[in-house]
Amino acid sequence: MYRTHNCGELRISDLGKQVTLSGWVQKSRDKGFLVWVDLRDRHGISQLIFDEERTSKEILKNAKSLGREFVIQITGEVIERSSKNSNIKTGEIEILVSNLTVLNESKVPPFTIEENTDGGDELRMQYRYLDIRRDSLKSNLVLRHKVSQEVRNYLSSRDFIEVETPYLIKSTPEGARDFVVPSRMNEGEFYALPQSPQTFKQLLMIGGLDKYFQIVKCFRDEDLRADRQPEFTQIDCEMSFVNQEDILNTFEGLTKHLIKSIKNIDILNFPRISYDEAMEKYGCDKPDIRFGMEFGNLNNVAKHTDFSVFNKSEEIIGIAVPGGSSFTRKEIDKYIEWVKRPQIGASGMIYAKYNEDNTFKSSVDKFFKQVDLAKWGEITGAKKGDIIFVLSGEKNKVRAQLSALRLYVAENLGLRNPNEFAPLWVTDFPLLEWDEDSNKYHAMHHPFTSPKLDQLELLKTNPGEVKANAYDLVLNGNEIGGGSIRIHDKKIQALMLKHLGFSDKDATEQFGFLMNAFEYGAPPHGGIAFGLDRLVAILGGQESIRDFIAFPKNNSGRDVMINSPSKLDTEQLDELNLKIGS
RNA sequence: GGUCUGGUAGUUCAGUUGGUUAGAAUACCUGCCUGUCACGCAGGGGGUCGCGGGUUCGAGUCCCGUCCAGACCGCCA
Repeated sequence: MYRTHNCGELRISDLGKQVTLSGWVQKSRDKGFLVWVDLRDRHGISQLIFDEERTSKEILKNAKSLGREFVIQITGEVIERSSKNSNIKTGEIEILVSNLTVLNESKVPPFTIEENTDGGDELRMQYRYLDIRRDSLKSNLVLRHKVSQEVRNYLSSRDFIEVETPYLIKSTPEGARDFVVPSRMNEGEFYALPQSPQTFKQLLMIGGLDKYFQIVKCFRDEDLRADRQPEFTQIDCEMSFVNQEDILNTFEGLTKHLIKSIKNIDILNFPRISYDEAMEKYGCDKPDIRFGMEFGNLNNVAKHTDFSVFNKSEEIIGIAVPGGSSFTRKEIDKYIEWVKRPQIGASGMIYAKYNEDNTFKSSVDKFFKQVDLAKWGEITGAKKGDIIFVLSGEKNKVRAQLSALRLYVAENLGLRNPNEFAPLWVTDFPLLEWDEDSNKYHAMHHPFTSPKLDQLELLKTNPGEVKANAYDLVLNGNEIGGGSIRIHDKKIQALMLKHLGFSDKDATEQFGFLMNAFEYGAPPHGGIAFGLDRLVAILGGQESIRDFIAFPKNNSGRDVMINSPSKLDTEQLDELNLKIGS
């Protein structure tokens, strides 16, 4: 038997017990006459003691030669420490070792297995198995497990059933790039890995399964970000005989349940705002509403002077930054420089301080009177002591720029509290989006999303204005879920594909299986998919998902530990009938 | 595809205007230490300054190229 207890469970109440423990040597402290070894496993640390009086010479000698990360097994007696450590749960006891076995030695690890390790990202990726021994990564994976478990419990108890759908499926031109897999048995043909189980879950609804979910890997061959990996996990859900309201209520319930069960926080406020409202108030479709700084539109109050920058702008928007009137010139300049970076792309920024003495001081005092600036204050909701930051220009660009600035300022002011959770629904997304590059509409959500049924006529005349029964779940400024009511009528689906530029032939070839299924009694249905990685990261108080995935890819999509992707040898290539171009 | 930041000891980093033998902390090794728990003390080993080229009497430092890493833009139905 390797162990009678784990390294985190022994307490003062266990005094006198003979125990066997196994684990890793965290660290040893050799005082000459006695040696302490911190023994670690997943559950915690127990201190082992070896000394000249009570331990045999041979065991003491062996204890002194233990290195970091050696795997050892010991047997000994639980005794009370003469000097206790209240910082750890096992801090009142130690184990007087009578038997020591080295199960496996270890090379000196390339970084320390400690809370604040000295290892950088790349090194930790390369030795991911060592990184996982660290508390922070380990607890992230435990958190992920808990979230998955709560999702399964919640949905199962509400009559959802988990069904697996295939990974080897069919490539489609819509959406992200596919990862493809060559088929050996079907020469010259390829599978694609699913970007989402979308069509399969719809077919499950047509199959009468009624309520489905799946915690499932999805694959997209696009560039990575801190919150984007080429393979990621979705909580994929679909329901039959529901309208949008039913779905929002169901998954609002799930979200509240998760935040309650994981963080013990009750969500009392779960707003729903339309896409148009989100764009107007926050300039983006995934607003962080943990703090204010809502947009104030200054078009009507800032165009009457000789200030030409504003006069020729399509849109003039301001935000009130709390406490900002005390910003120094240098600090303000820093923000101006920030919005002028190419990534943001503003050509400049106007500001107006709302001083404690009720006066305004702006960078455009030459053009605007106090009474004008007071209107800015009113519209942006500025209070005394705030500063108003104003950007102007082309509408969509200004919104994007100010939205980025809003987050940046909030971050700097510490308003993005990772222990606060502010979910909301953003609804009524546009059905279609005009794509300049390909000169055609593409689906904002996906091609199976139902337009608002009262706008079907508009779809023929003015497709860009049609709204969809589509919704996103946003948490702390991150899109963590998105879904829609689906089309379940062949004619509407055909019309939709037509608007997306599919010929009848292409539509049949690529989505014929789904359209045929619609002809055999497809029920009204809809659903949602959550990004599990992002959800877990946010619940863990972070925005990067990498440390919530056991074995993630790096920035260029590589796994530096197993060194993939890698080349195939010619035999494999021949068998697959593939040739590598020059 | 693009913008920005970085690459110096096992590791995390510092390194001034281009100028003596490239430093610190930590890790590692040796010795000492009667209650440690970020143990302490003394000593020691450890460097192709990412790589290639250039400027210069002289390059970790300046220039060009390249590779790698990270953040972001494009992209991500």
